[in-house]
Amino acid sequence: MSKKEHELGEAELGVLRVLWDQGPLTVREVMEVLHERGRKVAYTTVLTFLTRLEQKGFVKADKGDQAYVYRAKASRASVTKSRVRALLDELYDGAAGPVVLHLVENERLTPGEIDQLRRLMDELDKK
Amino acid sequence: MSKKEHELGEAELGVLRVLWDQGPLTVREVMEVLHERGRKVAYTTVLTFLTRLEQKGFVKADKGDQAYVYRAKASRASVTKSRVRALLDELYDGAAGPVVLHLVENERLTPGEIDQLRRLMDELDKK
DNA sequence: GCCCGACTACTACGAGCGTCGTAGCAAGTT
DNA sequence: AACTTGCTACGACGCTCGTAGTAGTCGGGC
Repeated sequence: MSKKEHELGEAELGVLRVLWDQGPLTVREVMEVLHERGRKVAYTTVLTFLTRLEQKGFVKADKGDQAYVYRAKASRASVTKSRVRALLDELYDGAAGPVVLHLVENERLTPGEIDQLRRLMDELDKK
Repeated sequence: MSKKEHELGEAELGVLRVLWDQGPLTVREVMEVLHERGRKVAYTTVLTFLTRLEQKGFVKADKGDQAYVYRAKASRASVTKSRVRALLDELYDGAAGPVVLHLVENERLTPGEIDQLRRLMDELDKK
């Protein structure tokens, strides 16, 4: 009955992000990046995450020279999409308006982003 | 040592929403609303959620005539705020731009919302 | 041929969450 | 007083997540 669709834990996401940012890496390399980012996890923990991410279909592992090389399969955009959708459903039955307004009102946007936003809205008007 | 700030599970949120929408209710009433919404949970499950929500400080319980009456303490806006923030941090290190753009691009906004958005952006320009 | 240093596979464990069952209590019905 | 009907308190269970240890394997160096 109800369920899950959690799909991706927070720490798992952190690992996936490393692959998005730095491209295909080995377990050890991913661990090093995480350490640089202040996340001190054990080698085997990273391995576990990557393994789980592979089972869930978010990354792909290819046999490299010595170790497996992991590469992101799901894009940041697709994950964003499902995460945002989940949030809208959870809080507003799917309506996007309130969240957009909240964002523009409470979170800083750069002038460039504001520009882009305006352009997007002009396009929306055309339809 | 990681953290949590999860604070609120998905089903718990579903219960909190009932209180936001329908005002103060008893356990039984909350359960009935949930049933109407297609969520078939047992009475004791609802009780558990309400109890946990109270411990976490999201609702308040007052002794009513026969049963306790639960009332939301945290507002929808405040929960939205922390949820949105968590999402931004998880995916974009806190940057709001990408998500706003994604929303406007991929999720339908009503004309009224677009209008409001434009007005908001004009205000932003003033600063 | 044997040991060392990586790498992977398997197992584990505690906390949080979704879900209930059961037991105990208070008050109204016969 | 015994039953019935709600209500609340507690405990429990299976699952996911975050985190990691251990054991087993493979390619080099001596």
